[in-house]
Amino acid sequence: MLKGTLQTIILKLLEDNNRMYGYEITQKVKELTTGEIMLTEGALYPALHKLEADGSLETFTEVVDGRARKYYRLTEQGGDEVKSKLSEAQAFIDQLQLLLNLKPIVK
Amino acid sequence: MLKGTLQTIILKLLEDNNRMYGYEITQKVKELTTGEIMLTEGALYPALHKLEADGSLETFTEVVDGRARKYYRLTEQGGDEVKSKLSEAQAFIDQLQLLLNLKPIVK
DNA sequence: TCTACATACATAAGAAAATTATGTATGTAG
DNA sequence: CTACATACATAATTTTCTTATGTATGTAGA
Repeated sequence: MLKGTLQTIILKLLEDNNRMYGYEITQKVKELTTGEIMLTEGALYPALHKLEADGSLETFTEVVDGRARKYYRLTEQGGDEVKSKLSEAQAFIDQLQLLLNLKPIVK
Repeated sequence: MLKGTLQTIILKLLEDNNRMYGYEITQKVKELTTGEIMLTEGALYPALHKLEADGSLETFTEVVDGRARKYYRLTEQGGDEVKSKLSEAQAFIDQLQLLLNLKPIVK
């Protein structure tokens, strides 16, 4: 029901960190959630590609220690996108909390 | 990413309300979330059928004002299922909040 | 040296879940 | 008699995620 959660997480991390590469994102999420949320590559990379195709992210490649890293950075449009996705996610989470914490209805 | 949210909402409502029928569930969710979450029939009915097939819900039909209502009620297994789904959802929401509320990292 | 594991990217096949579009049928209000 | 609300249901499509692969390099240990 909460669509685009992965995209929202990616955008938020890039808002806070300026530039990150895919593998780094998986490790950061794993670290921040103490292993409770593990991003799979099969979900992450297509999501990154889509965000780039949509114009929210831009990329540049650097070779570090002989391995290529594809860095992602927010575009200006991406900056707007984060704000809108974050408030959307918050609104949904708030409503969900409301529904799931319901007290029994006493008749 | 949060799979089974709709099922969790349904199960929680039935835990609080003992018995409900499909249309009633859509109206209750709409009312509680002031229209922010609207369940579509195409999602709701298949979800109810699946929960029944899984043994979490049982049904009985009543005719009210000439219209048939198919009521759903939690089974004992469904009662266990609610608890487990609720704590799973809460854990996920907590981690998501953590990720989405991150402060910028000052370097 | 060879093996295992971590780093780093990517795609394809399939499953799961939702949206959108229909369809049936009855009651009520104008 | 028309429109809208009530009440259920399914089919087609789309979206999103999981699982399974595949390539390639660096590092640590046996």
